[in-house]
Amino acid sequence: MARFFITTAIDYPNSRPHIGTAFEKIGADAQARFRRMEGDQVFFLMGNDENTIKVPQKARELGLEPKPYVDEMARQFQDVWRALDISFDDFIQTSEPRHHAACQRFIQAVFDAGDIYKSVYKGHYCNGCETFKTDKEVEESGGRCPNHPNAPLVWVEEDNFFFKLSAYRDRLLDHYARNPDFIQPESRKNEIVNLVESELKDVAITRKGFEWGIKTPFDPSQTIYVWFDALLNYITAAGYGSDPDRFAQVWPADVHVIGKDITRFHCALWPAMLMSAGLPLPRRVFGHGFVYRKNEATGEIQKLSKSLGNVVDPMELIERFSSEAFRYYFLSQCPFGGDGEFSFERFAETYNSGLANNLGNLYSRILTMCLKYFGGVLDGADAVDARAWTKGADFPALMDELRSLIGAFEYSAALQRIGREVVDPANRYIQETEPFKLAKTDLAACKAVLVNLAEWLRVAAILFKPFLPRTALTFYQAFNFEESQPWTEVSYRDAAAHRPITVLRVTAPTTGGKPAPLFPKIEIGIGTG
RNA sequence: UGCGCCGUGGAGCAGCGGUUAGCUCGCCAGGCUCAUAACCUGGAGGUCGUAGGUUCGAUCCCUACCGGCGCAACCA
Repeated sequence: MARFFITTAIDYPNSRPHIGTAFEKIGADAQARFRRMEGDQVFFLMGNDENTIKVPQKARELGLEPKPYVDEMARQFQDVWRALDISFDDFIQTSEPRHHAACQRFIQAVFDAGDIYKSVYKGHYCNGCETFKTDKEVEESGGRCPNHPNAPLVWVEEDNFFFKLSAYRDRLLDHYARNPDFIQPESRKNEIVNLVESELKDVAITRKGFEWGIKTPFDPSQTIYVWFDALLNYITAAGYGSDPDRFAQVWPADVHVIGKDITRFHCALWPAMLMSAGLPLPRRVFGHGFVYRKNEATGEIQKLSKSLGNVVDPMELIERFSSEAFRYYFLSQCPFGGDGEFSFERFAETYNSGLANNLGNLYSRILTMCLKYFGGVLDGADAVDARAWTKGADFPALMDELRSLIGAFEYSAALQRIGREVVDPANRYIQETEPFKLAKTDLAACKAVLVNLAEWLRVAAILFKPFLPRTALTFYQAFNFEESQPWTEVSYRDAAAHRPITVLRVTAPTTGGKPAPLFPKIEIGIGTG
């Protein structure tokens, strides 16, 4: 059984998750679920990045100690991820002891390899924030601290430890050349290669005078800089420094799923760190695009930002619609490798056309006919050709195509393909065979059509399983399909091959003899603000 | 400034050397009634940002320009 280790970026806990962070988790989740279906032993890791100077600041504002604060935030993040059915196997907080201990061990290894030296860090220091400001921040704020415009910035020089990143230039370039799939999608690769070729500088990896964070083992007056420690979550959660056997089995990661803004850390700094410590490199880094917000009133496309006040809380969408609707929108409308946009209007349109009018309605018309004409029991089902609805389409080939699209994180393309090759043909099949007329003239023929439609539900259930786990399960449980194969065992292969059942029974929940609507329509206009 | 991305019918996207330039939404006309006023069929609507170039042939390759946007070492 193949192992598959997939990670997402760990998030800063100074604010709640928004639809952009959720986009990443959903994309990774679809991959993890798909790999499990295909038989891999999946380890799906997520977590929070807690060793930042903003944490004690924020905690103090709330009158809390840092640790209870980050624990509470970690709980809130996980609540959101669970509500979205993100199937993570582990959630690491970088304030946990397992992370601290392993981090120190790692930085010591890099130190022992001779890649860490002491030098002077110079920069604009704000006494209000108690931190250095980047040149960009200072420039954009007209020479002042953006948070404390009245406090003067001081030029401070401080002794810090530096990592010899520049020494890894050639080895990094060599690695990109030998592993063309290391950075994905392709468009991000050029950017990184260019960056590494031209301006790879050594980086300061410690800071002085912070209580919160991880102490540098060879100089306890210094704290490990957040980026150096954050990246290490991927190995500390895999057992580095605590469980060598497990680590050897789990590492390297098969793919790091991250945002396009931090590809440089994952494709340059991180591999160099691992090389220095003598550890294997991750196989793939996937830099997904961003979600932008379309301003409902002006039509402007904006970055999600607190200052613009256009962030959307995932919980708001989940509670008002459903987690399935949320997942469907982002997976089908936003190409994972590229950018996408969000507006309530488009959300409602996507929901109504894709979920209510197609999937939900189809489910409803199929079950209603089975109940109405046959009392929900289709006997002798194994005697009919249940694949007439496919019109002889090459399903094994379609499965290969879908497998390859999903493997490349091209979910929107995969869903479009499923829609066109599987969902649309079912509606057409009903129109062409007219089972509602056959019910009055030829019951045997009618039953044959319904057996086909039941088979359609089984196929659709399997194909949607990585994307819409709840809907998929509902489809599968609409009939007694578990008699031929347990839900936990289905794979894409099983969507291509029919599994006859002698007596098909409707097992879906009904009220008043009718199946409950899966996706009640949204009135366009409701909550579009 | 450096690097990168994008500009295709009203809106959102696909196509990346030869296709009647596809798809979704919207619009118009028919059909059907099992279904969540859903579903099916057909139609109107595009000189594929602009100007050159390469080629037997370009939406697709090259160059320049115009317009929009992203990243540039802690805003996902």
